[in-house]
Amino acid sequence: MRGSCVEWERTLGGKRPQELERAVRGARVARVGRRGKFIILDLERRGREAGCVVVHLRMTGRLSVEPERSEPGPWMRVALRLDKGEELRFVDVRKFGRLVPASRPADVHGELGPEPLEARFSADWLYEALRGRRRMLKPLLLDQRFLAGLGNIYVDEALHAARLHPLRRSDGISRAKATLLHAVIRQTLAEAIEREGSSFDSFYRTPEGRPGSYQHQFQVYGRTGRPCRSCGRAVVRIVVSQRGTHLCTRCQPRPRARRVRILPPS
DNA sequence: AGCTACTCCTGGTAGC
DNA sequence: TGCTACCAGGAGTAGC
Repeated sequence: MRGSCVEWERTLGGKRPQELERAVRGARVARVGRRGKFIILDLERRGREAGCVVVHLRMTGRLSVEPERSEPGPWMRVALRLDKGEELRFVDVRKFGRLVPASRPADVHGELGPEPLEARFSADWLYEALRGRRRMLKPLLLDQRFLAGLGNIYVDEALHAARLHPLRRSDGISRAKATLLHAVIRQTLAEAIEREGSSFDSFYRTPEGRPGSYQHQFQVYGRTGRPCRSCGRAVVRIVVSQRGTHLCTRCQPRPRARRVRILPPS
């Protein structure tokens, strides 16, 4: 790479433009990988490892390779100048995305849970991991340290498919339910990938600019007030740990309220 | 340990 | 029509 151009410094997640410049100038991208929601560009110089650039698109971020001379548009935050007059552009309307130079990916993303589509994520692992925590299912499944890669949409869809209420506590889940949840998480993600993601507004696009089509498969997400596709009852929206959460109260019955002993006045 | 509240941002939209 | 106020989202942080 020939260098970098930073239009919005906070995209660098605390690093300075000079650090990005030093990281990429004269380096080549040896491979492009992914861990959870992070995209990882491994860099090398003269055949030797030379750190990485870690990208998180958050909601509205996009990466694309464009001719350097083309119009970057108002939302370009960072560009990495490639050979042959091209550049890798990070475009992000809402400025939540990150593009960070680092020695190792973990310096940016920290500890992450298993990949849902890899073998380490097994039904047995999920059952034991759920039992080992005492958290509500929704925030637990959104926690990237627990499981890497699920976001708000796919947690709501997976919990509906597993007929589990988002407020259910993780340590009360039966082995059968954990096995079902494991299967539907994989199925939900695999199908969403197959359909190139969910595009419910103009921001979400593939790198080629096409919208995904998984939004047409939504069972509950964004369907507040509309009938559940399984049973017909109106989908409900609640807020759980600051996240909009969609569910069917018939298909996903509320957790049994724990019995509270009322103490007599002393 | 695990919860809530707050922050970062801006385009879209609901309500007037 | 044009204005304002609020909402959506992932993840980091602070406080309890």
